[in-house]
Amino acid sequence: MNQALKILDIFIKIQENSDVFRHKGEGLLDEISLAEVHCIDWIGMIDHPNVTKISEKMGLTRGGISRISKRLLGKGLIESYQEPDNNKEIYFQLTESGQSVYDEHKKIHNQARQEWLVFFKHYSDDEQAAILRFFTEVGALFDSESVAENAGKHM
Amino acid sequence: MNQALKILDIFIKIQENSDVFRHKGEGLLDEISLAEVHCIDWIGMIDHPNVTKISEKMGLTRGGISRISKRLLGKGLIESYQEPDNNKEIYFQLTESGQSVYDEHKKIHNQARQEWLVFFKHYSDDEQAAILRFFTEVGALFDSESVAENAGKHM
DNA sequence: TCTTTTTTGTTGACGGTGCAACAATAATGT
DNA sequence: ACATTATTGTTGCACCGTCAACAAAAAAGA
Repeated sequence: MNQALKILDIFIKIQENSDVFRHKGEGLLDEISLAEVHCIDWIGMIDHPNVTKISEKMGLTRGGISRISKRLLGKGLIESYQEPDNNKEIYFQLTESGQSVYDEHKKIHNQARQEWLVFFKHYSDDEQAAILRFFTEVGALFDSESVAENAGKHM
Repeated sequence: MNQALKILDIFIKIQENSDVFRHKGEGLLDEISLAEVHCIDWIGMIDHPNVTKISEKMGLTRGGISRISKRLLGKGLIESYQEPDNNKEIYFQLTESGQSVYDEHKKIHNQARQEWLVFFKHYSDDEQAAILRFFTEVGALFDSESVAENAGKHM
């Protein structure tokens, strides 16, 4: 995997959870919130997705996912099912319309990825290496949460 | 102004408005939300701050600032005043306790700035140049909002 | 001056999320 | 088998911010 792709992965991850870089104009997928689309995305990707797993992936509380999934159920984008030997865990799967949203989101996602890739291609290998180093190190800092608690407090 | 400082300014601006890089643990300044601290900060910096000016600076709606300022008034951190020849615009100023919050926030802010500066010092001039170029160009893209509406949609 | 337009700040309804308590169920220990 | 503990999903409460409608005031136009 080359540098540009690595940067891309990190950068898109940031973009997905960032206020600053959040899309401003609304897309074709109206009537559906960003959180809902992300939730659909994870439901499409996780094996036997339930509230707990989704909440871990999305970094939200179980309560939050519980509410989002209820909305998605109401909109007919997902449906729930259970395994015969387990009466506690409730899994989700995409309905046909949910799958459409999933596909469209993926399409847009890949398109954006392509555009960013073109953007990064304008940087030399050395420049890419520097940016990658930066993202990697900053990411590590925030993963360990030491900076978040020391330097990043109430900034 | 050297490269490291320029990167710092951009990066701190990103950090201030980012979910990903938001502080997780709470600080000494409890009882006050992040938005409230930022609002106090702007009230301390703007000349004749009113709801509209603050909302423009903070990138929130007037309604949002209206509510935040009401909370701050309730907490006794700011107070409002008007000019004799203008009955429409309502300005704010920090109370003594509001000024304390402002000062403490600035202190923490500068401290974080120092720590980030140390962090950036570990990068060579060339690396800093690459990172700076990156931030500058990405910033320009999102300022023009073309990418935000094309590439960044529902990512 | 009088009318129209713009600006300003507020508010109700709403969406989104965290927290914490909760009941139901499953897993574990003995 | 039984009791204890842990996990799962839901919900009431609270907070935060947006949106859109609104009234009051100021600015602009004539």
